[in-house]
This record gives sequence, structure tokens and C-alpha cells, in this order.
Amino acid sequence: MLLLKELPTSKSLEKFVTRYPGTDISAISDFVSILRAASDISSALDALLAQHGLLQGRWWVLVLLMRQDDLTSSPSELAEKAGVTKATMTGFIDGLEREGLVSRFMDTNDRRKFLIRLSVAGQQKLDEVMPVYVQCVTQFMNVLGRPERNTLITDLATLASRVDLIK
Amino acid sequence: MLLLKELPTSKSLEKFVTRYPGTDISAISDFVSILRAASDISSALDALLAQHGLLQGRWWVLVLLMRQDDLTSSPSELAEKAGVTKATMTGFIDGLEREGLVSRFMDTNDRRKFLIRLSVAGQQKLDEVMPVYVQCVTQFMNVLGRPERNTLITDLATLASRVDLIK
DNA sequence: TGCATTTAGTTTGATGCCATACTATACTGG
DNA sequence: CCAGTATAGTATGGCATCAAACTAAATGCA
Repeated sequence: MLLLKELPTSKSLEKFVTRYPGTDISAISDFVSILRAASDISSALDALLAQHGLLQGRWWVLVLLMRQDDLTSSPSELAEKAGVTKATMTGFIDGLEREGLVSRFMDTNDRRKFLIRLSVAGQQKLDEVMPVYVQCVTQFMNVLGRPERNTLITDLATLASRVDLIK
Repeated sequence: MLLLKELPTSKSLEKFVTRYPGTDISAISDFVSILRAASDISSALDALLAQHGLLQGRWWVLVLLMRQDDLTSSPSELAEKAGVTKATMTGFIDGLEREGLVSRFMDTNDRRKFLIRLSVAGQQKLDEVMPVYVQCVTQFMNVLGRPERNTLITDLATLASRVDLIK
């Protein structure tokens, strides 16, 4: 995602409304602000995870596997839950397997399938990173008071539920 | 950015707080909600731009060039304003130039530099996409009432200003 | 049973994105 | 003027990401 750090000058805004009359500048500005804030937050998470040799994609895979009773899932299921394509998930699993954090097993019932299991090293990695993650995220979210936070989450979810309007 | 569509089951949450005691579950949950909403919104924008053969990176470059009086800027300046590295900007410009939406010129004063100028086709592309973009974004932002919107933007900016806490 | 369809996963090729390293040019202090 | 440093831009290599094509296996229907 892109930051667009530079805000438009009032002069360029003038030019803009001349060329595209009737534009609701505040809507555009608010929209860009949201994208930028989100990008900043996501980048910060990237940086935190990078300190532990992780990236967001791989991190969420570890988290998803941890949730499973037997620490096991399939690429398709993981892709579905993580909201990426199967092709992307193949890449994540390749990387995690190379680093020994997960293992691939054949599924004896369905020979098209693989089972992906969190390894001991993967669990250790989670135990190393998760406390830091939890602490940082908690501190971060506490920047806002509880009522502000609740309102923010609710309104943002309301907005996101209508992304169909952008089409 | 990654979606993480699946919310944890209460059972897996139980397991989580057992393994990582004292975790403020609501902070984590709120954090993930924000990332997910942002990802949804950004993806929607991707889809809108894709209908016009554009991607976010290239789109913002066109927007930045449009703001310039002479429709011209340099790769470094664009990278700075867009919040990406110079290497990334090289890629954007390569793509835009290949499609004829911008042109590279030598800077006669400083032979290290290039000047990037929005082409006529680039301006036409903006004129094609911008009205759609403006209309969609305006409708989208109007999902929230003005006071809710203002609060959302303010609180999100407040939060994003403290990303230093995630480190 | 047998062929068509669906599903699981990978591969390929494109773009985006960064860090790092490299080249060429400009600047600066002696 | 020259050596050292800084700056502009590109190249390289790695990961993320998708769509589309592909392979293999399972399923469904006649």
C-alpha cells in the first residue's frame, strides 16, 4: 500500500476543482488519510516482525496454525482464512518450511492434499514473538481511550462493509 | 497487506490466554480489525483502478504529476512524496512510460537527473478515471455522517501518530 | 464403469515493494 | 584542481501478490 505523504497545496487543489468541478475535496482527503494511516500501521507491524525474521504473511500463517487443535491445516484452508490465493499461500509455506517453522505431510485420505503442521521451532518462534507483539499492540491501542477505540472500530467496520460502493 | 478473515474461536482464544497469560484480547482483536478494514478498502481501490488498467502505485504518481504546475517532477521527488523508495519509483515510472502515460527527459542542468512529465495520454487517463474515483470515494465516505467521519479521521490519525509504540 | 467436472496444489509470469549495491555526476574543502 | 563525499538514478535479488494455466486426484452423473 502506498503512503502519499505529500498533501496537496491549496493552489493545486484549486486547479483540481477547476478541472473536476463539484468534487467533494474533504471526502477525497479523508479517504487518503485513512489509507495513509493504515499503511503506517501496517509498516510498523512489518518492522516489528522483521526484527524476528518474519513477515506479515508468514506470521499470520503461524498464528492460524496455532489456533488449530492439532496445529495442522491444509494450504487451501489457510489461504481461505488468511484471505490470500492458494498460489500466495504456496509461497508462504515454502518459506516457512525452508526455515523449519512448519512441515508438509501427505494426506493419506486425499492424495491431492497436504497437511501443514506447526513445528516445534514454529511454536518456539511464536513463543518468542507473541509476547512482544501482544505488549506492543496493547500499548498502541491504549493510545485511545476505551470509548474512542470502540467508536473507531465500529465506524471503520461500518465503512469497510460498504467497499462495494468503490467499483 | 493480509486480511486474516477468520476470527478466532472462543476455544482457541482460551488456549491463547493460557499460553500467553495477561493478554488484552480486545487490543489484539481491535488491532486486527483495523488492519483488515484497511486491507479491504485498499483492495477495493485496487479493483476500481484495475478497471482502467491502473494500479495504486502508478495512480498516485499520475496524481502527483497532475499537481505540478508544469506537470513535471523528478523520480526522487516523486518517491519522497509517494512514500516509496527510489528503486520502487523507478519501477512505477518504467511501467507508466511503457504505457505512454509519462515521459522521461534529461535534465540539462544536472545530468544525473531525469524529468518525468505527464503526457497527453496520461492527462487523458486522469480525466477518464478521476471523475469515477471522485464519485465512488465520495459516496463511500458518505456512508458515515460528518461527525462520525471527523471523529474517525482524527482518532485514526492519533493512533497512527504513535506507531513508534510498535517496535 | 466412464467421462465430465470439481478440487488441491503448484507453476509461471506479471507487478509491487524493499534493502543493498552499483554507476555516474555533482559538490566541497583544502 | 583534486580527493572525498553526497546525490540521482538504476540494477539485483528477495519476498508478496495475483491471475491464469497446468497436473493430479477425487467426485458426480449417466
